[in-house]
Parts: sequence; structure tokens; C-alpha cells
Amino acid sequence: MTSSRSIKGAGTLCSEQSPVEDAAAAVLSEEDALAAAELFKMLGEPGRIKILHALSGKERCVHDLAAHIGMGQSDVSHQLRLLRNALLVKYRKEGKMVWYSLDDEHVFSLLSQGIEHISHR
Amino acid sequence: MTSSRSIKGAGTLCSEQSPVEDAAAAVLSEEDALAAAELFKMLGEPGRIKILHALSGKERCVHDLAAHIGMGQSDVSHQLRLLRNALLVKYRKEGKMVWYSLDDEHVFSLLSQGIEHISHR
DNA sequence: TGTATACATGAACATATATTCATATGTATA
DNA sequence: TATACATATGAATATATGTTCATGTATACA
Repeated sequence: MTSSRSIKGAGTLCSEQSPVEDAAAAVLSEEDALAAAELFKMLGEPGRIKILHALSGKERCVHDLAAHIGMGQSDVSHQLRLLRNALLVKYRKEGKMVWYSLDDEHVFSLLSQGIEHISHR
Repeated sequence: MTSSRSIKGAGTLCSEQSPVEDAAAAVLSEEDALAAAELFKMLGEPGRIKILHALSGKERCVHDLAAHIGMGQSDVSHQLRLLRNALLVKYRKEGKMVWYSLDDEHVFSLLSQGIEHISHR
């Protein structure tokens, strides 16, 4: 598109990587990059972080989640829909209540690692 | 604020958690939730994912990053600034070039875990 | 000193996202 | 069946974010 993408091998470029070396570090596919970003995006909002944290090792219904975290019911419900669609939480209906929990340990693991990461700063 | 936050112990609520149990699962502090979200937000964009992935185990200059990933120089530079501010990448100046790399293994670890997570779907 | 390269940045625009309000749906229960 | 509770959802608005263009700064080198 622009002229900012120069031609390799001209001899005066900023770096001189061999094609082999360059090929070895494969570019992440567009789909993988999108999917990974989608996943992290779900973790990129304080409210959803609180929700997932509150669900760590404990099943909770929407009302309790809202009360526990201090968020409005509507907000929690909207965020839960996103988390549901992203397969980060699962749910189980029981009468008029819906019990939410983390979908698997990977979610807990990612979340924990993130929280641990920030506490080391 | 709203009436959605009901009073515990009324007897007809959606769940009957004891205060003890409730206190045990402490709410994530506002600051921690914000900081964690901030971190994940940085990982929540395909371009930045590609950049971090390209920097996994390899130092790269801006121009090469852009060429390797297929992004514009300006875009890469803007994203690098965000990643820099979030302490996810570090850099080193050498002449007119700037060499970027991941700030620490935690970043690589988080990224890997995210990518691995999506490949298991 | 002029030109090319590497990188950074500001501004403008388009798009995405969060937040809130009002309301709808479904269930239990009096 | 009327009412209260639990949850979900649509719509509207405000805010944040990504993307691009143009340009600025710094370095190297002829």
C-alpha cells in the first residue's frame, strides 16, 4: 500500500535476516491472531475480570454476582452473555435462577496468571 | 443505587450464603481489576498479538516487524507505544534503529497460554 | 549540507465497546 | 391469576479504540 514496506535484500535495510531465519519465525495466522485477541478482549474489562474472579472455584447466580461485585443486574447479565458466547463461562438453570461458573481451568489459569503478573509490578 | 441489590438474610433470596463463606471469597479490588483488565486489553487486539508473537524469543526492529507482520509502520509504532507503556515490551536504541523485545517471560507465557487455549476449541 | 532511512507522533475519522434505562420473559408462590 | 423475583435483552448514549495520513525528529551517509 504505502512505500513504508521496503524490499528485502537491497543491502541497506535495517536488518539482514536470512530467508531461512525469517521463515522459521512464522507469522501468526490472521485467524489465530483474531481468535486470541478475541479471547483476551473478553478479559480486558474490569467488570468481566471481577465476574470471572468471583466465579473462580465457585458457582454463583446472577443476582449474587451483582451484589457481591457491586454491579447492576443488567450490566452483569450483558457481560455474562459475552463471556458465555466466548465460552469462558458455562451455566445451569435451576428454577428461576441461573448458576454460572467458569467453563474450564484454562480460564482460571489465564486469569490467575494475569492477576499474578500485575502484582509483580 | 438501584433496588437490584437485595438484602441478605431475607429468606427468599436466590442463594443463602453464610457471611463467612461470602467473606472468604473476597472481591477483587477495584485497582487490581483495573490493572488486570488493562493488561489483558493490551493483548486484546490482533495487531498487538501479532507483534508480541513476532517478538517471541526474537528481537526485532520496527521496520522488520511491520514488514514481517504486514502492518503499516505508523500502526506498528503506535501499538508499540501502547505495549511499551504497558511494560509488555522493552527496547534498545542502536543508531537510527530501535530494537524491540518482550519485556519478560511472563508476557510470552500469557500469550502462549492464550494461543494454546484457542487451539483447543 | 542535502538526501534517504528509521521511527515517533498528532490529528481526524470510523468503529467498537461499555453503561444505563426500560422492558420483556420465565418461574415460583400467595 | 396476580405479584414478586431472577434473568435477559433492545435501544440509546457516551466513551474508548483502532486506523490512516501527514508530518516531525533523529541518525547515517554521500
